Amino acid sequence: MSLPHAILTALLEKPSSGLELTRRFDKSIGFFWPATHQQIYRELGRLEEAGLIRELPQQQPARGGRKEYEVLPEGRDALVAWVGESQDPRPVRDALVLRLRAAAVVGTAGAGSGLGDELLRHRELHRRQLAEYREIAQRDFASVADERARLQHLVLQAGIGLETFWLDWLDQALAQLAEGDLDEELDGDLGET
Amino acid sequence: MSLPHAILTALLEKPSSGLELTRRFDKSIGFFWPATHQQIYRELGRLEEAGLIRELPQQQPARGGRKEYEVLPEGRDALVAWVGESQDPRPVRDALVLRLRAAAVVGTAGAGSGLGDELLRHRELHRRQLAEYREIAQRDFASVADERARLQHLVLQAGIGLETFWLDWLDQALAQLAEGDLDEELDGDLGET
DNA sequence: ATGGCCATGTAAGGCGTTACATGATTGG
DNA sequence: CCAATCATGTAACGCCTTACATGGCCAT
Repeated sequence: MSLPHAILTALLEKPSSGLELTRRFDKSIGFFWPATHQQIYRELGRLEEAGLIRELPQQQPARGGRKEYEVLPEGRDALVAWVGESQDPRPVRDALVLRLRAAAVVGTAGAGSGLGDELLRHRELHRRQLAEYREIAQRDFASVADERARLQHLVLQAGIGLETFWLDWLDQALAQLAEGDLDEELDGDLGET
Repeated sequence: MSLPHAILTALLEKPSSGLELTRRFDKSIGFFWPATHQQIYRELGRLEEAGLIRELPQQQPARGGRKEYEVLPEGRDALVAWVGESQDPRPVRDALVLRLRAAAVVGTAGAGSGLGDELLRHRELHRRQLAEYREIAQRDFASVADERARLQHLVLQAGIGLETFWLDWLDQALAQLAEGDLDEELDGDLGET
């Protein structure tokens, strides 16, 4: 049950409408708990139902169906409690690593070239994400001050560390595949087609 | 759709029954795609239905309801195709990082001590997992030979890299929290209770 | 007025999680 | 015989994903 608390966190920083939340998720909280607008609307409904948030009395001339929500004291309490809870980490599930594991069994010959392209493509994706994180870090946390900023910086460090790890690992993997291809060529010369 | 392919991979290495697969998952393929026995039975049924695997004619005197499965050529083809597919990485979802993000908003005072314990607990979990990975690496891949072993080693390296990252990050986080506590005490002296 | 966008929402399906159910085998 | 364990399976629920639906607003 992390999504409702992610939403509470975002709403505490700034009361927002559903779509606004969706957009804000895309560039901060969503880095570690992404959510689509459908998920967010659903959770907003549940949170309101549960009495943790409420719809803000419309200040602007209620144009559109736009609804802004704010966190109630009960919601803040629930969030504080959740932060202190004990929760096991979710198990890792990574399809790319799994595919390499499968390639260890079926070989990299058949669709192996496709695998190489995949590794390159993923490296590019991680490169971009890392660049985005670094940009944010430099823009918002160049000089670290209060606890709030330090904790947010720490979150960003997690992203930077993760992306850096994947980049390194993908380079290892690409090197490995290249070696494999050499072996394959030798095998080929000896008869495997 | 990674689980069926994870199962195909495991079955290619060695035809097995459902529970046997579950146990083998726990110490290799499951590191990057864990599955419970319920998931595995469900998928075995589907894979058989789809004609990708088949039940082995029982060699041992059919004691118990034990059923062993093996991969059919169609299953192997499907796995090879999947290895070469293009798939975007799954988005990261990490509740612990999210909780630190929430703590940045509600502060670490209330349930903050609980958070510190959580960080220590998670560090211990990651330390153990890393130790397990390293043990396997030393036992099975001390000297690297063929492509199969090199790829499996690469998968293990992903696990080692990930766990190492988390350990480093958790140390950063713990240091950060400690700093925060100091600040808090100062604040306390100045009046915040 | 119409096409495009903003904003909220409904519906269906898949996977993962947890709890429970069933039958066979083995050990005391 | 009974309990524990092995092995397979059913059921229910929740979250996430994707596609689609609705209605208001705005610019051409």
